[in-house]
Amino acid sequence: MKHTLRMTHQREIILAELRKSTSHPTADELYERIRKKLPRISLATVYRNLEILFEAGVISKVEISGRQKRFDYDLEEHDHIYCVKCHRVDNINLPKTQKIVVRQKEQKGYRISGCRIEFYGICPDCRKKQKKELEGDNKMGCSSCELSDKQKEVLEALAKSNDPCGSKDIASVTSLEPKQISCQITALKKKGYVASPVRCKYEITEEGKKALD
Amino acid sequence: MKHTLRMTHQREIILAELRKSTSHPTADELYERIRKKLPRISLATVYRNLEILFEAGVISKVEISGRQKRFDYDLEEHDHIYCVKCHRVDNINLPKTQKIVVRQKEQKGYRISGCRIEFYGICPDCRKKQKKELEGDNKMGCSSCELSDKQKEVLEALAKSNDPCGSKDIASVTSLEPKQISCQITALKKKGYVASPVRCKYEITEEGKKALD
DNA sequence: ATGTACATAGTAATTATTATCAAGTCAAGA
DNA sequence: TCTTGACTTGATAATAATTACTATGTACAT
Ligand SMILES: [Mn+2]
Ligand SMILES: [Mn+2]
Ligand SMILES: [Zn+2]
Ligand SMILES: [Zn+2]
Repeated sequence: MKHTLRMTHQREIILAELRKSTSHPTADELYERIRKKLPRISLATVYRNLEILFEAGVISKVEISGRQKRFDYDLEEHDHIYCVKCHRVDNINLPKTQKIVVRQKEQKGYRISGCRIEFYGICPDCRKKQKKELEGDNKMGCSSCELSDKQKEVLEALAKSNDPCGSKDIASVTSLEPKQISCQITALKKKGYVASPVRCKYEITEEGKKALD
Repeated sequence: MKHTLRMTHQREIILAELRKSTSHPTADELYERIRKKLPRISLATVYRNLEILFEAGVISKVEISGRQKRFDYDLEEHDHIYCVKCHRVDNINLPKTQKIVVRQKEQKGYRISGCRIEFYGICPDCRKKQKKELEGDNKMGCSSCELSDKQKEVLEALAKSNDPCGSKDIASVTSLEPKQISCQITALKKKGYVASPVRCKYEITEEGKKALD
């Protein structure tokens, strides 16, 4: 079927960039790096070539559970560990005594062709961050995304009040119907912009004030 | 944060359906089954609850590399094997001698929290299919997807001719420019609808004729 | 009984990847 | 040298899986 695998400029650069990396980059991480040298390259070209190079046995693929595919210049069989927080992937060395020998070639009627071992945990960087958060008691919402118009309205209402408010208080100073308030409050709490000092009373957090600027 | 986990009807049904399954179903597989009992349930509800039940430690998740998440009612720690052809997932029993002991709690600064072992291979069903294909010498293109308008035009042109045609011949009886022909031919060959008996001459295959109906 | 927190259905948005296609490049052969 | 076709690319559309949003609905503690 395929006779020749041309070594195009794009392909060379992709391969070179992967060789330089020790971080098991994803297709789009590589794309961002390569763009600096080949500003006109397409993301599809990066995906396409990584797949072709993998099929040709030139590079290897690291399929870490249920997320982006990562690529590895290293063809030697080895295992990986990834961070459940930031999804970074590193090599890991298993002592020989722990290596699994796939002696059984069949089980449950399967013809077994391989085995993947992956460890997971929290990487050094994320451990540091965790410690800081604990010290600072800074529970900074994970997703500090943009506010919707309604969320903004509720948050502004809370900002104006000096005491914790119930949802009726909020309804009276906004254009929103009482029914809709709790939805918005829930979303705002998730983002860490609103806290509930006592049941059914809400107040704006420092984070929330910052978000309004 | 979360005080109560309500047991709604939807949640009950989802849990019951998962308990019945031994197949590590995906969210949408469960959705299809549950629809029969709760026709108004939303796919988002299934996703949401599977995630909530997993977070609550009631069920477990099987994240097989780079594909759909699957769920498991079985909370015991055990390993899996999956089919690279049809993506089916089964439990696998490792002899104790092969179990990895995560004795080292740290490596490369990681705080290790676990390890996943997954085998892969070809399941009994797919092995049978493979054999049949080999016998019948039926190389049926893998992706027998729909034809684009241009592909259809080229294929119809080939169908009318009794002898193999070059791309000029095709261009003369279609609305397509000569340049575009080769692209379409390539795609059609991939699908197994066109064959090249001699260099630069093409003819329609039996598969191709079927595809035109 | 009521008010609040939690849930749901329906839908939009997002993320990661693959497919399509016109146009470009290249190398082998007439 | 000219043609031809295989291979490749960039741009963009399409797909697949999952998550986010929001109005509305419901369970449950008081
Ligand atoms: Mn590696
Ligand atoms: Mn299982
Ligand atoms: Zn990390
Ligand atoms: Zn299979």
